[in-house]
Amino acid sequence: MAFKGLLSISEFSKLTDIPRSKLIYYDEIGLFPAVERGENNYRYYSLNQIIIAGFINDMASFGISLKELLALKDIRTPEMMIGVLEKASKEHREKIIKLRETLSIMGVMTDLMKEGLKAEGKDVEVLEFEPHNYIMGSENVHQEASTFYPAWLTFMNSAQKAGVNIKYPVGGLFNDLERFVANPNMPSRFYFLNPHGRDQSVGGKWLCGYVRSFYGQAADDLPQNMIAYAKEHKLELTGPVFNTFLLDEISTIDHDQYLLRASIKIVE
Amino acid sequence: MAFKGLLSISEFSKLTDIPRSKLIYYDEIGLFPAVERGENNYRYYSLNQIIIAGFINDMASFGISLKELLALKDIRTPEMMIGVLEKASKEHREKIIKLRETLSIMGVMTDLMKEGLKAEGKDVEVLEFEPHNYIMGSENVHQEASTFYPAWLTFMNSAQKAGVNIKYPVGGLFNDLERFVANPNMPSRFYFLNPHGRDQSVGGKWLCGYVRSFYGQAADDLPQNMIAYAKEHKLELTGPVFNTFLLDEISTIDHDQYLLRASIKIVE
DNA sequence: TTGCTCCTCACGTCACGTGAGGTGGC
DNA sequence: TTGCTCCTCACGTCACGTGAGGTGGC
Repeated sequence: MAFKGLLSISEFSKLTDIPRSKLIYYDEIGLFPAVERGENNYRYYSLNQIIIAGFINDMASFGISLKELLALKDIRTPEMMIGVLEKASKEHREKIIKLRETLSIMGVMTDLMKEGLKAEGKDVEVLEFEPHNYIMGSENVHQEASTFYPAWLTFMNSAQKAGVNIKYPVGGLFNDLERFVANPNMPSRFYFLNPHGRDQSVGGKWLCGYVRSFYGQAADDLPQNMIAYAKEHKLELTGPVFNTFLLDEISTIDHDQYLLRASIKIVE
Repeated sequence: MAFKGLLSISEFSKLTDIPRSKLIYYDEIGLFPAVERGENNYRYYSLNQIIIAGFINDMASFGISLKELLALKDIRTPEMMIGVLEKASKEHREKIIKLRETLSIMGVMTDLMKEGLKAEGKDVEVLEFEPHNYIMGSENVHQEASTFYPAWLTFMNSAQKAGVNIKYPVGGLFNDLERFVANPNMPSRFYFLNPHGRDQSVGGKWLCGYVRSFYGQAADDLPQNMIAYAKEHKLELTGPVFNTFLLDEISTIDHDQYLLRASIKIVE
């Protein structure tokens, strides 16, 4: 008997990188049957099955249910398959966008943590920053502590309604220095640390103060420490003030050990 | 009681776009517990849980097991999390590359099908082609029918060994016109229709002949038909000759109705 | 009382993975 | 005979989804 280009299940499994058990399962449910059974009931696959096996495996691994793929099996026409492939392509492109977004979020988180590690043990220091992008919320935090959480919720809700990705870290912004000094726990508004946002902070020298605390509970002497440092080093400060958590629930278990950084622009 | 920024499970579910049942499950296995239980045993989530919920959900949806995520829960430190995020980022980038490859394969398939639909009912015609890229196998198909499948298998095996993606459609190339005329089923070598390949065909006018057949079973009068057409229209032909299946198992159920196109460069 | 949201089991399911026990040719 | 690859059940499992039956405040 001449070699007809048939492969055993293990050979086919190795060539396509699809587990044997998966091939058996796909055969059982009729989604992708072996092209032939030997006298010993062995499964045999043909070389031209490689492409379709790869296709099915890829579609399944990217979330298309086997039921949907099974439905395709009996009604394959070029016209239908063009439609299917174009739909799948669209979903693939959306998935790439989602992956890129998550990559971007992870990048922001990693940067914050690295800055957090560098800042550990420090009190107040001057840092050189590149301009950063943000998505700003509208001004909505008032001066009483009781409005902090409702304002945050409003911020999150309206962001979601606007179709904004709310999985980026959130910070608080004080419109001016006075507000920060008056109460370092009550920012004027919230913002997302989203590098694709349109709002931008200026680059240059910033005065940074650190404190370990839970949300909305910055140590009240942080502004005084920063202002004292500025006086001592003859720095002129100007608002706005950014509050950012460098270490938060992502990287720290103990709530009270979150690391907050307040940063104020130095007039140069 | 002041509003402490706590949300019911349904509110939290809507805000984060994570199904309620998923939140309950993550709570049960201890992966992502509600921050508080009410007197009525209701689950309450805090606003700052949104980011970590998004993080866990994204990681899970991109294939990281809940067991791994659970292991992270109790040993979170900035240093560890930076490592975790950088590993996840690497995996995300690899996934993007895989998605792009599959997109590329689907694009090739769609193009072939569209050309197949256009060609339907046609016999021989002249087409204008852009240059195309391929990954060529080495010359390994001999003149006896019995060597066709072993040669194909060798081609696939060595491609896989070389780390080439073998899920792209495969075609056959005849080094020269004589070889195609002598036996249109026995190409000199195989190739992948991989648009990232380094081998390139020239653009310009090509003579295309079509026939419905199974692999390696082109109707034997295809070369004669094409040569007759060339004579009639005073076209000078030159090798190589490309055999491509425009419609195959991806789009057609009946094996004998696969649509093969042979294309030969016209000297201009 | 009616509606609404929440709760806890219990069970189902989807897409496999993992043996256990047996066959069949060199 | 030993090794090797293959087979078919049967059962396990992972990550949920889906009711069923019940609670508790306006």
